[in-house]
Amino acid sequence: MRIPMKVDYGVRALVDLAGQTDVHRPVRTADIAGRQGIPEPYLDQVLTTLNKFGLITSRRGPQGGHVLARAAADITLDEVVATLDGRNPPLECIDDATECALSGCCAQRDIWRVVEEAIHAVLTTTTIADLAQRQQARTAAPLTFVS
Amino acid sequence: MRIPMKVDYGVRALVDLAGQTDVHRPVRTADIAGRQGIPEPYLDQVLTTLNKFGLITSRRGPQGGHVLARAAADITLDEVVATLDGRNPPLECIDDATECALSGCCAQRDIWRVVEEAIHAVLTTTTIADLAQRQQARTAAPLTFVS
DNA sequence: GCATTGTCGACTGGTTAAGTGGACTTTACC
DNA sequence: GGTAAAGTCCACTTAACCAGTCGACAATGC
Repeated sequence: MRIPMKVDYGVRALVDLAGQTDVHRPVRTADIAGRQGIPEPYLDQVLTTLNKFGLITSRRGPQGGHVLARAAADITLDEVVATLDGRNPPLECIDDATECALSGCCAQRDIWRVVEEAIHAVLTTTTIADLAQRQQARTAAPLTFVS
Repeated sequence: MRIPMKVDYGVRALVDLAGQTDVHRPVRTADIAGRQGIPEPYLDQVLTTLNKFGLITSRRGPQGGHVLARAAADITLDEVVATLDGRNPPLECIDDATECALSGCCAQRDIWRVVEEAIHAVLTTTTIADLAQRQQARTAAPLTFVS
């Protein structure tokens, strides 16, 4: 029931990009990694995947880096999860009925599906722009919520 | 974002026990494994854990087996997950703020927490008895939902 | 052409899902 | 009562997967 690191890192990177003052100036992997506390070589892989699936566009060479491919408000968390976690259902049998011989008469399947949909509901209604906005509010007026 | 096999198997086993006509007659590991399509030696481990944490009581020897330790309506899915999956948060930083240096000003944390709570809500309101009941309805009037 | 930066693939260590074998406990049967 | 069989319990091993590292390669700009 864990969120894969890939996903956390990916979201963090996208929020970082969305929070940039000039959204069109490419940001280097190393900068994001430094700011967000992510192991750089690993973030590398994550960003490559995000580029391949069209969430960001990357340019090599000096002055290269990564840029959001679309408006931050157009990128939902659900899409990021799907891209980085390969649209894995929480359990095989949920999408693929042939996976489990008992699917036809299995009550669990319903429950896990309900759980999945609860997650889905949160993820589809949250965009990178939402997170970036929260983030900005957070850094402007820091720590008002901690016990 | 996957549900560990342990958890799925554990829930399945508990529902199996709850569905027994005589709830006090011990059920053997092999029987549950056979009915539910679970690798027997692995189910063995899972049941041992469930016994150790008081969700079932097990008896060795001939006529031995496993029995629900409490009423099925008293066992929530959440408890089963906590027992078998060791109360892992979906991400370290959610329970343990020291885990992440940026916790103080990190917007993701909120979202993952919302996701976690959505899951939690489903799991705490569902009991083994609920599932067993669904299951029974399912087997009585089979497959009305498949395309 | 050379430095800079992203891309790609191989490698390592830890965790999870299983399988294997043996110890221990209870029951039934003689 | 003693003994064999039926069960659970427990420790080790194997295979696959995930997180993270490293080094070679390719493209871009000066």
